[in-house]
This record gives sequence, structure tokens and C-alpha cells, in this order.
Amino acid sequence: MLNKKDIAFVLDEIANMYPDAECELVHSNPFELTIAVLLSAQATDASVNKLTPKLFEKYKEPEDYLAVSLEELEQDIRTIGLYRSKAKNIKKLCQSLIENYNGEIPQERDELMKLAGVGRKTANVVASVAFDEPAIAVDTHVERVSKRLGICRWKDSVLEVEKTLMTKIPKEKWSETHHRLIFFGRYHCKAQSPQCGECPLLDVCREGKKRMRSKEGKLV
DNA sequence: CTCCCGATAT
DNA sequence: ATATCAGGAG
Repeated sequence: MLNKKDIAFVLDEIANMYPDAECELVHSNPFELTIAVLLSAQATDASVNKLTPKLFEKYKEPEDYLAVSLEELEQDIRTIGLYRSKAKNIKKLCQSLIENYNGEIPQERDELMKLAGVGRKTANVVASVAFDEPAIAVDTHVERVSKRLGICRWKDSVLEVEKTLMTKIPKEKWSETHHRLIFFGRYHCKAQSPQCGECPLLDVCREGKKRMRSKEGKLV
């Protein structure tokens, strides 16, 4: 496990690598962001961003999603994986927004998580990006990077990873660090081919050093 | 735990 | 061909 000094080193290095890391999902308000994050489950940001500009032109408010049939909405998001569940959740979410939240996305994470298709990770993203609340959304990248580096343990659940990160990172740095960890995981510490040979964190990364030994110094 | 699922990278 | 992608619901 990384000690306090190692954590500080990691935060410093990823700040150098990705000083301006931010949400890459196309959106222009909290409602669009929520839809985009819901769609992004088990899909790449690029795939979602390819779809949402046209989608948001057709569907501007919760009422617009309720005005079409489920089949029509499914067809409109068909290029995204899990599209049938997502279409149903979007419909439920919009109905709930109108019935319980005056048609607006709520700011509290507990309220966000009551919405269909919105779990802890999505709620954290919306609270953080749309409403500037300190939060660390643990997605596949944050989980993988945290475990490889040794910030948390391999067996930790997603919730345990989030709690560990919140404990080890100063609250005012939660949001920026969260985005930098995502960029680091997405573009450098990739799932299939991590660039350990060119990684500034190699000295403190147990998994990276293990990988370099097994490959005898050869890059991926 | 399983299921949902198309697009893209390896 | 297989793994992975800003997960969540049942």
C-alpha cells in the first residue's frame, strides 16, 4: 500500500500529466449531463459523444423523452450498448423528474440516486461536474488505477475504493484528482496495454514493477 | 451473482 | 476472436 508521501507523489505527477483533465462527455446543462452519464455505462465517451449532439437536439426536456414511444427512443440510442435498459431508465427518470423534482435534476447525491439508471457513480459525476460538489466517482478507470498503484487493495469493493480515496486525498482536490485518475487510466494506464515503460509513477507502482519484471524490461 | 449489448481496440 | 468501455437493476 502506498504511504502518504507516495500518494502525494502520485497526485503531483498526474497533475503534471493532465493539468486540465475534465469531464469529456458532451453536455450543456445538468439534465444533459445526467443523460450522457447514464448512456456512458459500459460504453466509451467517444461513442456517447457521437450520439448525444443529435439526441439533445431532438430531446431538450424531460417531457420530450416521454412524448415518444419506448421503441422510438430505443432506436435513437441504439448505437450505445445496453440500449434497451437505458431507454427504459431514461423514461422512468424523466417521469420522476416531472413528478417529484419540478422537472429539474436534484443536486443532492441521495436524491440523484433515487432516479432510475442513476447509481452511486453517476450521482457522484453529476454532483461533482454539474453542481461543483466535492466527490470521487469510482468508474472502471479509477478502480483499476487505484488498485494497480496500490492506493487501495485488490479485493476492495467500488465503495471501499471510493472511501479510501476520500480518506487519502484532501477534499478540495477530490474533483480534479478524480478526473486526472480517469485520464491516466484512459490514456496511459490502459486496461489492455498499460504504458508501464513510459510511466512516471513506475517507482511507486507495485503492479507496474511486476509487469516490467515479467516482460524483462520490454515495452508492451 | 447475472443480465443487459453495440462499438472499438487488441 | 476476445477484452473493454465514465454501471445499474433485479
